[in-house]
Amino acid sequence: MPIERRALREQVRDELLARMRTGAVTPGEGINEVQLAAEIGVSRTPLREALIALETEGQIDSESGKGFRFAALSAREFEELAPVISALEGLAIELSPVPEMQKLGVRLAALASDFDSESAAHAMIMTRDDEWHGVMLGACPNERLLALIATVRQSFHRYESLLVPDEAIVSRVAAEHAAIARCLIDGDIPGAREALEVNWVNGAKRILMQSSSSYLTD
Amino acid sequence: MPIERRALREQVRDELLARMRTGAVTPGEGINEVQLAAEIGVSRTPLREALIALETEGQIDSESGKGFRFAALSAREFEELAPVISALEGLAIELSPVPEMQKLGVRLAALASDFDSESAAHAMIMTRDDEWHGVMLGACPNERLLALIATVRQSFHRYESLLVPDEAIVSRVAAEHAAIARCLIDGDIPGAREALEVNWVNGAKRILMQSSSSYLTD
DNA sequence: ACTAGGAATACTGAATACAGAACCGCAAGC
DNA sequence: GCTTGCGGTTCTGTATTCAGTATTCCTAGT
Repeated sequence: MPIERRALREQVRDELLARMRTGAVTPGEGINEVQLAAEIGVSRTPLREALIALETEGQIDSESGKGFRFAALSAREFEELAPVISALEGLAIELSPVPEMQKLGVRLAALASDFDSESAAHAMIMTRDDEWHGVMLGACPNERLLALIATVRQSFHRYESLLVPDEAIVSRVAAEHAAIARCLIDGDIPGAREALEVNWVNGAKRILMQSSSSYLTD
Repeated sequence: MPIERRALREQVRDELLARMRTGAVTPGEGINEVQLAAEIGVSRTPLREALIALETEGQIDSESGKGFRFAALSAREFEELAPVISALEGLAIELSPVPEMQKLGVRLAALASDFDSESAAHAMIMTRDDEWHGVMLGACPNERLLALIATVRQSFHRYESLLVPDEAIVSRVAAEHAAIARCLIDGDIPGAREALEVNWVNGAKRILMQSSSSYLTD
């Protein structure tokens, strides 16, 4: 078996992302490097390297002389992210060969109905949604685009994880997924893109509506 | 005057980008940290921090145990970047209020004709093009999108800087800029988006065609 | 002569140590 | 009473040091 040998900073990065997603840290909170490093069980160096990586991804802010802080959640940014992901994933669809997409469409439809029948916990929703979009992007040959999508999606996920208040959304997401899958099967790329856009923008709106008094700043 | 106090890693990052753009380093070249740190005049730590930041931006690769290396230039990636930028900037236009864009359109048209009349050196082309796109994005309220565009543009610029072989392209770029500006003035957003896409994709193709035996790998 | 093995070297990755800047509190002066 | 200057403390930002690992070169054996 290929034993995993990843750089420490990568593991720290994942740990930080996990903490941000689970709400173990409060958005906007300042970071004490020695303390956090001790908690995680590494020294300051790999922690700082992970922080810097996350900073360039937009998940963490820093100010010279004041150190790092977990990025605050703003309704504004959340709304900004939706059209960006939508556009990027739409482009990914457009760049994918149509026959491939039609094949994938079948799998996507199946996944969408699975999704529907499931009484889903929060974590499960996220995992399923990830899986679904992962399949959808499977035929896109543009590596760079996929990398971009991954990072933007991660930012978006943080909001979802912390704000999504109930499971009522599942059926609706499933419906939207099904719609997209249907378009893809038919080879109707513009239709799929439109459905995708609706999916994302509606998703963001929905979440914002339902977000009870929370971490949101503006 | 507000005296500049930037983190050292930011300055190092800029220096590295400058070296990559001017061709002072060869793409794909491995990086000796102590040597490079000495050259730049800082210690290894801020250099590594800059390297990690650039790595998450996709400008530098790293492999555990083998250290960092300047990202290789591939025709494939270059072609991949064009539609991404095109989609992102197109989205930015769409998100900008139409009246604002019409106002900006006038300035853009003026800049485009300036561009045309100028016998431009390479550096000047880049600066002008940057300026032009900067103005075009001036009315977009989506901060996150703008940040994304900036990083992707930087990747693209590296290719342009190293591959653009002659100045014949100027007039053509100017023509395309003018076309976009015209659409914007008319409030014809779809037209502008299409012109933009043509601008980017043609730009990439053009550069690739003319790139004499160079750093490109695949 | 060519290959395999091992030692030496060089470089990365991580930890620690140090210097310097930014906040907090308190006291003194206006 | 409010402001302003000073001192201490805490934390960041940078340098230095250490350990672990990959690579290379040399030697010995087939």
